Amino acid sequence: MREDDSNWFSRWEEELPSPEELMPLSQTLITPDLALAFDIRNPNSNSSAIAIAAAANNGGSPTRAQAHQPQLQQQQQPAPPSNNPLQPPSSAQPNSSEFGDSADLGSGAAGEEPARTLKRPRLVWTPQLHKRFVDAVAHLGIKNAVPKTIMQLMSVDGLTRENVASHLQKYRLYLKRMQGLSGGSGGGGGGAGGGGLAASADPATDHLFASSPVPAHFLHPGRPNSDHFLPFVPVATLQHHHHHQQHMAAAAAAVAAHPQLQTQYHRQVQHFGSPPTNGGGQFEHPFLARQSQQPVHRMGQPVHNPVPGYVEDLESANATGGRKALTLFPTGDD
DNA sequence: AGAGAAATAT
DNA sequence: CATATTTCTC
Repeated sequence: MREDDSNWFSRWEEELPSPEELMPLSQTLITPDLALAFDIRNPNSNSSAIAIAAAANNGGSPTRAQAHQPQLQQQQQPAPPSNNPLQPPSSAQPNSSEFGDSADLGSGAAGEEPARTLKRPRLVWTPQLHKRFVDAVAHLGIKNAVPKTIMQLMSVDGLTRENVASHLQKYRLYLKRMQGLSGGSGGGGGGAGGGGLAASADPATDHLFASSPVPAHFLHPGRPNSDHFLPFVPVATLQHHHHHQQHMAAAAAAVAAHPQLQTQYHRQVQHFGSPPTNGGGQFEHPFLARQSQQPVHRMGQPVHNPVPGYVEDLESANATGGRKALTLFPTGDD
C-alpha cells in the first residue's frame, strides 16, 4: 500500500479542482477573527467569506420549482452596512491559507455557552466536504473506513461521528450501486467508469458523490485494480436555463453555523473550517481565540454574524515549500 | 463503545 | 422529494 500512499498524495491535488468548486467563490480573506487578533482593519472588510448554505424548504410556497436546492451564499459582515458585494473569484489559485478557526458546535467555548443541548443544524455535505470524506476513506481503506476514523482523519471541525456515519452509509450504498451497474454484467470492466453518469439511480444523490472521484478500488475491494476513472466530472443535471447565483454553495466545506431557532423556515448554517492542519496531525491553534458566539437575536432579524465563520480551501495542497498537507495519517493498514 | 442499518424529521 | 439527522440494534 505504499504505492497508494504516494499515489494519493499526488492525487490529492488533482482531485481538488472541480468545476463546481471553481464556480463558487472560494476567496479567502482575512477572517474577522484574525483581523481582530491582529487588529487589522481591512477596508474591504468583507473578509468573512462566509458561505452560508441555507436550505430553504418551501413548505407551502406557491412557487413550485423543480426540486431545486436553493442554497444561498451570503456574506455578512459584522461591520457596518457598507457591505462589499462579492468579489469574483478571479484568482483560481488555491488558497493555502490554513487558519484554524474554532468551530462552535453550538456551544461557544469562548465564554458563552448558551446551550450545549441545542440541536445541531443540518449539515450540508458540499462536494468539497464529501471529497474530503472520500479522500479520508480512500486513504484509510475500506477496512479502516469507519466513521470514527474517517471523522478524525477529516479533522473537520463540527463534524461528528454521526454525520460521517450517516454519510458513509450513503456513500457505501452509492458505491454498491455503482458496482451493480458497472461491472455487474459481463465484465465490461470500467464501463461505468469514466462517465459513470450513464446510469444513475439517484441523480441527486449520485450527483454529490459524482463530484468526487472514487479513489479507486473502492468498488471492488480485494482487487487492486487500478482502474483510473477519468477525472471527467459529469456536470449532469445542469439543466437550468436561468443563471442563478446559487448552485452548489460549496465554497468551502462548511459554513458558520449558528443556533438559529427557526421553526420551519430553516436556514441552517453550518460552520466548519478546520483545515487539515499541518504538521503533525490535528492540533488546536494556540492562537485565534474563539470569540464566536454572538448573542442570540430574535428570529426574524437578519443576524449578522460576527462569527468568524469563513471558509477556506479545504486542502492545502502542495507547496513545494514545505508544508505537508494531510500527512502522517495512520493509514493503519495492518 | 462503536459501527451498521433503518426510521424519522426537515 | 431528497437529504440529513436521529434511533435502534448487532
